[in-house]
Amino acid sequence: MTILPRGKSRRITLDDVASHAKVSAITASRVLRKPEMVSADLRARVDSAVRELAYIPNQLASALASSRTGRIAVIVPSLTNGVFGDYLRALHDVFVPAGFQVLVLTSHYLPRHEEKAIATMLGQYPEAIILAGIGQTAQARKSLRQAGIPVVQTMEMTDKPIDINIGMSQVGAGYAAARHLFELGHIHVGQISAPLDSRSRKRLEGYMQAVREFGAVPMMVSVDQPSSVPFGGQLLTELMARWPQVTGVFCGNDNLALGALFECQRRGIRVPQDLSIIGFNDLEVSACAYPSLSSIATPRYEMAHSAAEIILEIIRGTGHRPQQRQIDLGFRLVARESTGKPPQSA
Amino acid sequence: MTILPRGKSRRITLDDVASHAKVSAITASRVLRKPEMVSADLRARVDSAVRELAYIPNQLASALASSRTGRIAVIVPSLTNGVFGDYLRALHDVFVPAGFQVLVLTSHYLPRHEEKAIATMLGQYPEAIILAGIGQTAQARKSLRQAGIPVVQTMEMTDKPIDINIGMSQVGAGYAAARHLFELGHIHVGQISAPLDSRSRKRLEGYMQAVREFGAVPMMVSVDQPSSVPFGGQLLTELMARWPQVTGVFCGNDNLALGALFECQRRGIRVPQDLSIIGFNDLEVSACAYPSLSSIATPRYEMAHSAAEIILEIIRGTGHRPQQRQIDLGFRLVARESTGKPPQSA
DNA sequence: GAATAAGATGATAGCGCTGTCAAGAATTTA
DNA sequence: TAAATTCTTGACAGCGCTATCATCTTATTC
Repeated sequence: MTILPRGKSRRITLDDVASHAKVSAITASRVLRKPEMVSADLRARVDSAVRELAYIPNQLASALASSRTGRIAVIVPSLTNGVFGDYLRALHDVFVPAGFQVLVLTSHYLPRHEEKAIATMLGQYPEAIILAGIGQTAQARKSLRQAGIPVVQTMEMTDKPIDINIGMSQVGAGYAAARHLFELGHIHVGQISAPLDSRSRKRLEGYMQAVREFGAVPMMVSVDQPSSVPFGGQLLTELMARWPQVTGVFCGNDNLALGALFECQRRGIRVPQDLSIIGFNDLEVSACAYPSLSSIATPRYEMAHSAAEIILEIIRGTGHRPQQRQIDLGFRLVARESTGKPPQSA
Repeated sequence: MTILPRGKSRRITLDDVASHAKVSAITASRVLRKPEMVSADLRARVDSAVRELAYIPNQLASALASSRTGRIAVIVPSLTNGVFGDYLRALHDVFVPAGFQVLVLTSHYLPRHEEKAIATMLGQYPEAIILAGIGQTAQARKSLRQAGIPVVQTMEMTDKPIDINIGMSQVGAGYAAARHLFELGHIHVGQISAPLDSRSRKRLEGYMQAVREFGAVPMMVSVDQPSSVPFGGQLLTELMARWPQVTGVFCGNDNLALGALFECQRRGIRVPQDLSIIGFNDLEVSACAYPSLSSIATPRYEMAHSAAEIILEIIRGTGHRPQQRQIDLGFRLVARESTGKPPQSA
C-alpha cells in the first residue's frame, strides 16, 4: 500500500461536476438540493457526473452561502456519565434523521469551561444550542441571547430561562428521595454526593428540606470529584464512621448507590434490613442489581427528546416559538428492594 | 422577557470589528490569529472592539478561506456504552486543547449506518477521521482513501489498514479470558455475549480457540441486541438452563458480567465458589463490585489517545506519517475475586 | 546621513457554494 | 397565431474570512 496523497489532488468541487455534466454550476447545485426543479435529462447527467467523480459537497461552503449550517450544538458536563449517554442518544435519534449534525462539547461540570464551550460552539454558527443545566455565566448568557438562535436549558427548572427550559425539579426530586426514607420510619438518614455537579447540590437542598420537615439531623459527606462507583463505597464508609446510627442513605446518584451497595455486601451490612439505600437517576443497572436499587427515575431521554422536537419545530416553522417556555417533565420515585423499614433496634 | 429576535440583527462580522477599531479587516484578523504580528496599539484597539461588540468569529468562513477546518471526525458504535465514554474522553482530552473540534456520529453497530456516517463526515471536510473497528464497507473504504486525510482504525487489529491502525487483538483477548478459566481447572466453561458488536464476535473466536485447545465443549448463548446489564442475568439463566454443569462463564463484556453476578446473588449461586465469572473491558465498576470482577483490561483510552496524538503529528508535521502503520496496544488479564478454582464436586 | 533591512499595515482576490433575478424555452390559452 | 403563462436554465454577486503580495514605516548599518 502506498502512502496516501495529501492535498495533492485537489478535491472535486461542484464546478468540476458541472463542467463534466456540461451544465452550469447552479444547475448541478439544484440537482443535489431540489432535483424536482431540474429536467430529467440534466438531472441524469449531473447524477452520473457526481457518481463518476465521487463528488462530496463541501458543507462549509454550502453553509456559508446559505447561512444554514445544519448544526445543533450540545454541551454536556461529561461523556462518561451514563445519564448523558441516554441524553445524547435522544438528541441523535431526533436530529440525525432530520438531517442535522449534532456537535457535542463537554464542560467537565465547570461553568468556566462551559462558557468557553459555548463560545466555541457559537463560532460554528449552530442553528440551536442545547445546554445541560441552568448555571451559565453572565457572559455566556449574553452571548447566547445575542446569537439569536433557540437556546434550550435542560435537566432542571429555572424562573429565568435564557430562552426555553425543559427540565425537572432537582430540589423536589431530592426531597422526594429523602422523604421516602423518612416515611419508611428512618430517623437517621444520611446523604452522600459528588456536588461538583450543580444538580447534585440541588438534590442536597431537597434532602435538607426533608431533614428539617422531619426534625432530623443532617448527615452528609461528599467528594469534590465527578461521581463514580468507587466513590460510593468510600463515601459510605466515611458516613458510617461519622454517624454509625445511620439506617438510611440517599445517594446523589445511582453510581454512588451501586458503590455503596457493593460496600455493604463487602462489609456484611444487609440491605435493606440493616441499611436502606436510595439512588438517583434510575440507570438501567439499578433495576437488576441485587437487591434492586430504589431510585428517582429522571426523564433524561425525554428531556432531550422534547428539546430536540421543539427546536425542529422552531427551525422549520420560521421561528415560531412554543407558547410554553418552561416545561417540567417531572420525575418518579421508584421504590425497589433496597429501601425498607429501619431495623427495630434503632 | 421578549421573544428573541431571529436573524433580525445581523451578526457581528470581522468587518464590523475592523471599522469599529478603525483598522483594516485583515489587521483585525491577524490580531485574533497571530497577535504578535500586530503592534500593541492596534492590538489593543481591536481587542476592545472585539469585546465591545461581543464578536464571535465565523469558523465556517475561516475554514473555507484557509481550507483548515479544525475538525476531527469520529464514528463510534454507541454513546451509551461506557467503553466509548472513555474513548471519546481521550479524544477530547487531546484535540480540544489543540484547538480542534471533535465531531461524533454513531453507527449503532451497523456497517450500513457507518457508511452513511462516514459520507456525512467527509462532507464536513474533517482533517482526520477516527473509526472504531475495522469492518468498514468497500464503498466506505473507497471514500476514505479518496478523502486524502489521515484515517485511523482503532479497537482491533487488521492486516489491511485503510491508513493507520491502532488496536489490540480481540481474538487474543477473548482467548486469554477463556484460557484463564481453563487454567484454573474449569472444564465446563460457558460464554455469553451480545455479538451485534463485531468485536464481540472476535472474542467468541478466541473463546472457541481455547475450547479446542483444552478439549472442551463450547457452550454459548447470545442475544442480538446491544449489550446491557439486564441481558447479563438473562443470558446466564439461559446458559445454566441448557448446561447446568457450567462452572465458569466468560462474559463478552463487563456489563453482561455485572448482570450475571447480580443474577448469581439473586439465585444464591456463590461467586467464585460455585461459579467463576470473567468479564471484558475492565470498566471502573468491575474493580469495586462484590466480589470484584475479573476482566480483560482494554486500552481504550490509550488507543484513542495514541490515535489523536499521531493525527496531530501528521497534521502539524506537514503530512509526515509514522513509520509504523499498525500499532498493537495489547491488553491485560486482571484476575480478581470473581474467578477461582471450580467446585470439588464438579 | 544615505542605504538597507526589518517590521507593520493594507488592498486584492478568492475559498465553494447558494440566493436572487433575468432570460430563454416550452406550453397553454384565447 | 399571437399573447400569456409556466417551466428551465444560467449569470452574477456575495456569504465572512484568510493567503498573498504590495506598500509604507521605522529601525539598523556603515
